[in-house]
Amino acid sequence: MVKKDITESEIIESIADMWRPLNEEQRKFLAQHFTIQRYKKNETIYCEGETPTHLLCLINGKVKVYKDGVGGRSQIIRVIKPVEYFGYRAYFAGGNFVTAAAAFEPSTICMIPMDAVYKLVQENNELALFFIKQLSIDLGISDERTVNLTQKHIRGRLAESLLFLKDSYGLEEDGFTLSIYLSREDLANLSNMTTSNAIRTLSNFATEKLIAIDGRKIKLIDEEKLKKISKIG
Amino acid sequence: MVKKDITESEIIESIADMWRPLNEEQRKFLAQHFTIQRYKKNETIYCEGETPTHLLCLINGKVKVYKDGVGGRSQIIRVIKPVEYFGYRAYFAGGNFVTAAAAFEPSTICMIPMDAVYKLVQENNELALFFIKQLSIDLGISDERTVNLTQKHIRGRLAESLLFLKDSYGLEEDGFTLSIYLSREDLANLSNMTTSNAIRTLSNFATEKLIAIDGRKIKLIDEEKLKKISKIG
DNA sequence: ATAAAACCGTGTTATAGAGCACAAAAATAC
DNA sequence: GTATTTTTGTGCTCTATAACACGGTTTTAT
Repeated sequence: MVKKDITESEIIESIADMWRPLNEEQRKFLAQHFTIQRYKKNETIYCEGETPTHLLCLINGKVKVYKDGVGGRSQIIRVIKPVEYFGYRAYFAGGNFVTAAAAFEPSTICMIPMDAVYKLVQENNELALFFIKQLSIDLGISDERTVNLTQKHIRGRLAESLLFLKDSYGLEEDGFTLSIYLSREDLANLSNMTTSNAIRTLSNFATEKLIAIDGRKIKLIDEEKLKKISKIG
Repeated sequence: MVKKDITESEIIESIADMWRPLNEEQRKFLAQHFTIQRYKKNETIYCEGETPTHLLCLINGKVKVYKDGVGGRSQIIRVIKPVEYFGYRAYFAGGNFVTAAAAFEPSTICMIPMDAVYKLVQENNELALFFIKQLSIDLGISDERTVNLTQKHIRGRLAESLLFLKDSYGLEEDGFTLSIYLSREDLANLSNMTTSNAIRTLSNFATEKLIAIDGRKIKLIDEEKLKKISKIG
């Protein structure tokens, strides 16, 4: 069911697909420069304050980008799915990471030195536009998120997170179960609330038959209602 | 004291300065395509949901980018000072505005059709990198802001806003007074709190001699203490 | 297999900050 | 110059949600 191992050629294929803008020479250049790194569940990929050196591409697995705030509370900023790029923003901004990243699940990451990427961006406009588009999308999401997290109430925020997880990682074959199994704490950190409130609100949702919970497995039953709750806040 | 009128040539100069990457031909192209628009105090520049058509460059004045959330509450996302570009994110992301923009003060804005900009970005890599850098910086700020607004307490958020305004618009000649005069409501919308709490917290700061208030004039007296309050939340 | 640690669930309490209501002052309109 | 609207300031109440405590359960380590 789950692919146990990814061959080198499959990786190159994924990347080649993403790097469609590149010409033959540039692809070769890239193929010579990337390395593969595997991360265990919960393993940290990079930390806040570190200097970015590589463009990261999630080949396989699930990753969270988060930020530790005041009083040990952590906020999940975004989540990464295969095959998405991350870890490059800080480099382009000319600073260090303001976020940290860790693996939700065992993950395989392709790493490309940022200088190599920068060189390619300089000579390939389509690639530059790829980054412009991606950054623009992420910035829009971030702006939306700021308002949602600050203004919506707990139920709205949790409903939003559940829908967000569905959009990000999809559902299992049954068409209902979220295909990511998060701890209550991660769910809380995604929704800007305490763990207890995540637990409570989640069971409320279950009582109201909006979802069904079985440990970390969450089935979305009444998605329309969840959308409504998310919308009105 | 305040420049009453800006000549056409001054505008072209400002823009030429920002568009350093461009060659002679490209500058000419640009000079043929821009238009100037003036906005009154509090006038809306663009609205959420509208389709972006122009790159906007604030020549003169002060602008807020904000988002209306649930229950009529508004959140100021970022502020623009001369000579900064804005209004282009949504175009690059391929969607409509998710924010709105309005003038804090009478403002002069240079508008360049996005198709013209896109064309230039396609043929000029340095320009593309300019946008990549700007978007990367803004995304970093937005991520920081998300956590600050959600996790810090009122005093921390307000202190942060005051420092943020100083960084954005600077101080007057006395070296203390913020050179932007905001309503308490705007201050509240910047800091994610109600107007009453902005008023209250502001007078607390004044009582504690961290600031001095005279109507909308705010003098930063003990900046170090403000920084500390902002940091610890 | 057993111990230790991490996670889940629930009840209880405490409080930061929202949500009024209302008066005074200032800005704007007429 | 007077009227009207907007902004500022203050006091009071109420509630959403954090904070804490504790017992049961599951996972992980040895």
